[in-house]
Amino acid sequence: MRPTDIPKVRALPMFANVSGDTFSRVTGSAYLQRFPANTTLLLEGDPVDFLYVLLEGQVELQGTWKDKETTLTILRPVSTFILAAVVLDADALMSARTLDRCEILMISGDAIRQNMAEDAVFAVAIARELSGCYRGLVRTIKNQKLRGGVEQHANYLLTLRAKSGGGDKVHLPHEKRVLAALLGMTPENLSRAFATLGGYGVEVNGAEVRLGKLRDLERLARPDPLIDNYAPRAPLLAEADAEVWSTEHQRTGAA
Amino acid sequence: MRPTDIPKVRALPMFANVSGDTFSRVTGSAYLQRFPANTTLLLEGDPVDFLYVLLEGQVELQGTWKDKETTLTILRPVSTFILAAVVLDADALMSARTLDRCEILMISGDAIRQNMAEDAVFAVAIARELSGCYRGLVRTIKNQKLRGGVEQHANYLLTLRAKSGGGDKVHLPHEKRVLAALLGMTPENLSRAFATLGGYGVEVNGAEVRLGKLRDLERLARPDPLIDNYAPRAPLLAEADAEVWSTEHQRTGAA
DNA sequence: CAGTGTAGTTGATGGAAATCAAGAAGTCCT
DNA sequence: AGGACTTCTTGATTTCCATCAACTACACTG
Repeated sequence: MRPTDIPKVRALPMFANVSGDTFSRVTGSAYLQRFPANTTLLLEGDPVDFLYVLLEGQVELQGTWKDKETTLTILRPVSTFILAAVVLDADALMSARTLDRCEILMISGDAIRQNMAEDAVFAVAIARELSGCYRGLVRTIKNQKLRGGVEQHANYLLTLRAKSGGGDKVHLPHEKRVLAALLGMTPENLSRAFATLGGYGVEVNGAEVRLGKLRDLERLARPDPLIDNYAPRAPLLAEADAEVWSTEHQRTGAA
Repeated sequence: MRPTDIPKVRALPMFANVSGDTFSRVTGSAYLQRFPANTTLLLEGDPVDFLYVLLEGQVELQGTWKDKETTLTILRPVSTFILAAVVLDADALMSARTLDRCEILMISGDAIRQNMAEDAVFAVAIARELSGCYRGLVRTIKNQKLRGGVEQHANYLLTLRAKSGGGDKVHLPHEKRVLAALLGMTPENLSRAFATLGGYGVEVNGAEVRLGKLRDLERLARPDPLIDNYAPRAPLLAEADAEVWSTEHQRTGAA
């Protein structure tokens, strides 16, 4: 199957309203690649030649400094990443690593930049995508700086609930140690955070979590539309807005 | 003087390579406005009708949650802000407040969006600007999550030095309490951080700081091009990349 | 000039989270 | 089934930072 034939690619917000011509030119030289788990796709500081589109699996974006490491976000399909670096033809500020086996479409950065210059519709779509990514990061920073660990975690669970349609059961999409990294805490403290939330009706059983006293949990978490993105199907905390696009997929972008 | 006649506006990266026609259409209905100090220009959650261009004074972008407040960045001329919200025609995620008396150019959001759709060159320039803003936030998050208070502060001083051309004296551009907020700490702890840095040759005298033992300070700070933006004249930590634009001004953007 | 207010510093204390250490439960392998 | 490995949890300790409180220096004001 050629990349241009993959419907989820065509359905990406960055191709919304874009002509078939431009779409083919952009994706014409793209190729689909499979990666095993724990593969580094891109190291921070590397030049970026491709826009990555995650079609299957999970990818972690991380930054390091002085042998410390932090997880910026975890992507799930369908998401694009390192768009900003592609647009500027700059070096990556974050590393990208597969968590699972992944299926990834790689689109030539040159093709992106060239077609932006020639097609205003496409350029606008990219600008909107970037705006969403930017706002996702603003949310992340507010979440980080304004909330304590337990509050962040409570909001994470509520966001997860909202995205899965709103029952009282929620399924954790990552291992707990990965989740801890995502929330910016140690696995130990995530464990303790779960324990604390027990007092608010949260019952954990492996990856299955029941939110027993929603009201109590919400009073603790105080979810805020200007921090938490309850928009339809956006994958995670650090994700792009889905405010504008009501199309059918998840979104992201980075570096 | 009409907005279109202000050279610093025309020199903004978002107008680089843009035709005079588009430039006039975008800025034609813009107007210049003066604000006193401590004026809230925009409250988080508000719809955003204008792109703001800061020509004089300082503006703080902040976020709040549950009567806590955090400073996301402090802007200095010439900077644009809330570009992302304008592009998406969305509500602001941060509040904007003047710190000084300010002179601000307000450009119609509609005009921006419409001209993006009609002029690919302009749309590309906006996309590049957004990419720079995005990368600025990535840097901010890495700085936040990977470094402790003293390390952040040391790097702040070094960045300041680099931007002022590199002598051993540095002038703090903000009051210390504002600086503390910017670095995400309390004024008390900034004071203590300065005291600690005394051991690394840092001598403070009001707003004047001497970096006596650069080598020592650098060994502590470990500046990193993937976090700190030493690029020419970019104003502050949280600022956009200046990697691509070598034109003559400072850059920013937000929300 | 006294009087008020704000910025900045310094010290003492408390709380949140990282770290260190150990143990429990589960998975994969042969 | 046994053994090695990993994840997750729990407890004890340390580190970092916020908070509270007191005090200094300086500017502005009547």
